[in-house]
Amino acid sequence: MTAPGWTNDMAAFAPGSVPRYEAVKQFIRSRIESGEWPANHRIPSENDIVADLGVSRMTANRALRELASEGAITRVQGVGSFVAAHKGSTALLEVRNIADEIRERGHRHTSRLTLLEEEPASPEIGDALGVPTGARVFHSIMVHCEDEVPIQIEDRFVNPTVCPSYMAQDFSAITPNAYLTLVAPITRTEQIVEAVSPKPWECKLLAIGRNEPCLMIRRRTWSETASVTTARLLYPGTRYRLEGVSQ
Amino acid sequence: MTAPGWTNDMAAFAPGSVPRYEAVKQFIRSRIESGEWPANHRIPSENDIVADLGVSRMTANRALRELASEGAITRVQGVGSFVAAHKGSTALLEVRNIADEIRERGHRHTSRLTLLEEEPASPEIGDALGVPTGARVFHSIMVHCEDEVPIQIEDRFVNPTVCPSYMAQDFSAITPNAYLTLVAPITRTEQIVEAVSPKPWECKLLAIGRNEPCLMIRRRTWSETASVTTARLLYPGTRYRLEGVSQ
DNA sequence: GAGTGGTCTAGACCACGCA
DNA sequence: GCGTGGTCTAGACCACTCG
Repeated sequence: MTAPGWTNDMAAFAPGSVPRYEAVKQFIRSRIESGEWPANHRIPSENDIVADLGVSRMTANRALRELASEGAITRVQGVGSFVAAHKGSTALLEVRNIADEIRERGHRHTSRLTLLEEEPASPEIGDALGVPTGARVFHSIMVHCEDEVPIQIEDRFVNPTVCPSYMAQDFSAITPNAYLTLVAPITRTEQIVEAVSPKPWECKLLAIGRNEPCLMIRRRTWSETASVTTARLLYPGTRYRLEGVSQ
Repeated sequence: MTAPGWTNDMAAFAPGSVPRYEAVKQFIRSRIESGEWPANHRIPSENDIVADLGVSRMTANRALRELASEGAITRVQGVGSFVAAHKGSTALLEVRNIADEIRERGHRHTSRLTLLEEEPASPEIGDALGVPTGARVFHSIMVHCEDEVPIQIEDRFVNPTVCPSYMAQDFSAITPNAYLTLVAPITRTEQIVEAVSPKPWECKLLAIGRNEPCLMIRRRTWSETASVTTARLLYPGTRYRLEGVSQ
């Protein structure tokens, strides 16, 4: 279903140093990146590739399947394969567990529990946790330090239905994050990152000035269909940043 | 190389509704998640799976290969496959192209070019672009608006070796990001997200107050081995946030 | 019914790490 | 030399879409 002569350079597909499925992937990627095959353009079928590039169908299939899982193309059974509309230009940032992150930098992680209580859910919190307004929920506030310097305020609400044992934990031994992950494996995470001005009580806990900008991550996590916890993580802008590499 | 009897339930691996490679993946995943196979535990080899689960080696290979690409296991040629140490607890944030993002919200994207010139690289910029200090580099500053409201300052330096035609573009028609992606396909992106206080000239361009915190993304991108561009993207904290869902 | 992708097999050759 | 993963093939059956 492709115009004849869509390739006239097949040398790279002979057995050699680079795997043949990889050569096929590169061949298709280069057509997409050069603009020769624009978004939604139909890609040669597996059988076209078999015939034109001289590889087996399993090899063609692997190349297309991997391109699809990478988001470069979309495939529809019975129809064909097409250049994905979305394009690249998206990159990913990894958001990690604060305690692991500090330890991996070779520093010491300590934390201080500022509040641990059971309280009625506000409308916002009830909504975030999927419980009625006024229902009892657990609330903890901690400060995490890297080599004794405050680096994060963790203001967290927990759904007691999912984790009834939350209040009984020793959070100097295990972080709320780690404990909740043990009790209810995370299946979904929603995160929002913003720059905000800290409130006076937050400045005090973080030992920063009134006008110092902070990074705020609001995180909600689910286990299966149940909402487990919602947290506000506040970092001083001068002491913390998110880093990420995509390849 | 596995203790005999590591499975006594093979019914699920007969041809059926769920693909056999998927059944094999689930089988292994469940052993890992239950803790039966802890971190670094050796996983049955492809040949073990062929013998014990009654699938072909290609099917066993696909199951293990996909588990490896998902990060659940690690594989070493000539040695074996092992449960990955890493574990979950990391989540991802997607950082998108500003123009696409605005358009997908159904709003109008406009931009204004504030500066476009060739200048000698400072030590920092030279380092970021992989060119000597003092070498000529391209420098552009733009303001991106969503429905006429300023939402991002894009302060960008470009390596002229990789993209010599940069200065000749009409950036009201194509964003620098989109143009650079066309000219030099991105193979690597490094990003750093911080909360910062804006400088006076930035407040003016964004039409915000002096003490309003801003989200700053510093982004460097590579094409193959060449550093293409480095950019500072500055967003008013009240008008922009990064959102992401991981599943 | 023809074309598409989705899966699966049996067998093969190779590069690698280790004893 | 043996077991490991890495790749590749030729051929097969299936489910799906569309004319």
